[in-house]
Amino acid sequence: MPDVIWSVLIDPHRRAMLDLLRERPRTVGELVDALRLSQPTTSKHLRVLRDGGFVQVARDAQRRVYTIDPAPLAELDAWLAPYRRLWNDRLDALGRHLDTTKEN
Amino acid sequence: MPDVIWSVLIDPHRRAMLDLLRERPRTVGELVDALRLSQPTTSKHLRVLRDGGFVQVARDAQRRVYTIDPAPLAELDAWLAPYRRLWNDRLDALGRHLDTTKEN
DNA sequence: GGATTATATGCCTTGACCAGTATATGCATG
DNA sequence: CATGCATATACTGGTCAAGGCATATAATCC
Repeated sequence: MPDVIWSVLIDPHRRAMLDLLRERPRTVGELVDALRLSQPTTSKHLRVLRDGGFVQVARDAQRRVYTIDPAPLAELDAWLAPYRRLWNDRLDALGRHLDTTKEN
Repeated sequence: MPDVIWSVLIDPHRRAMLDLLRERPRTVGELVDALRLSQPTTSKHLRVLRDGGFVQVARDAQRRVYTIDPAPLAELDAWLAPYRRLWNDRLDALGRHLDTTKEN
């Protein structure tokens, strides 16, 4: 699990960007408007997302259109996988308990 | 999605602690040995994990036994959920493609 | 109860990150 | 080709977190 995945995701603005890009690709200007950040700050966050492999860029004249790339998030999902049984076990036990008590 | 979840998980030592505590509960001393960290540093990381709700403590004489609490990780899993379809769609498409080509 | 073991906290320094301002780059259009 | 629009980078100041060392707290044992 590379540290860079976490260092990218720790920033709330970058997570907000991913939330927006999950819906559809957007230009830098759209993101600036949506996030109420300055344009340079937005561009810097996009740089971090790019370097981390979370987004890809396409040119459209002067505009740059950013698209989400889910690969690093899939890695995060894989990291989380072995923990998942910890709460699934609990829920299973709860479910069994409820099923059992319902029979009475 | 509270920021504290991310700020806890960004540190590699804390993630290593969670990996260890996923197997079984451990004392502070065991974690110090396993992580090759100083005892104060280890205690400080455990404080952060405690405050974030990632672990729980039980007293055993002078020892403190730490146990993992998966609740915040379940929250992380929930945050990840809407993104999951991004790579599932890709895999589904790949799967359909393979199924189709196999028929020829 | 004094020494020892196990753990927690305080203080300090260092390094990283974020946001703002200014500036640079690059495309487009009259 | 000069001007304007869209985006990227450089530089800077302020904030915060991590680790080291010293010390405090608390339980045990002789």
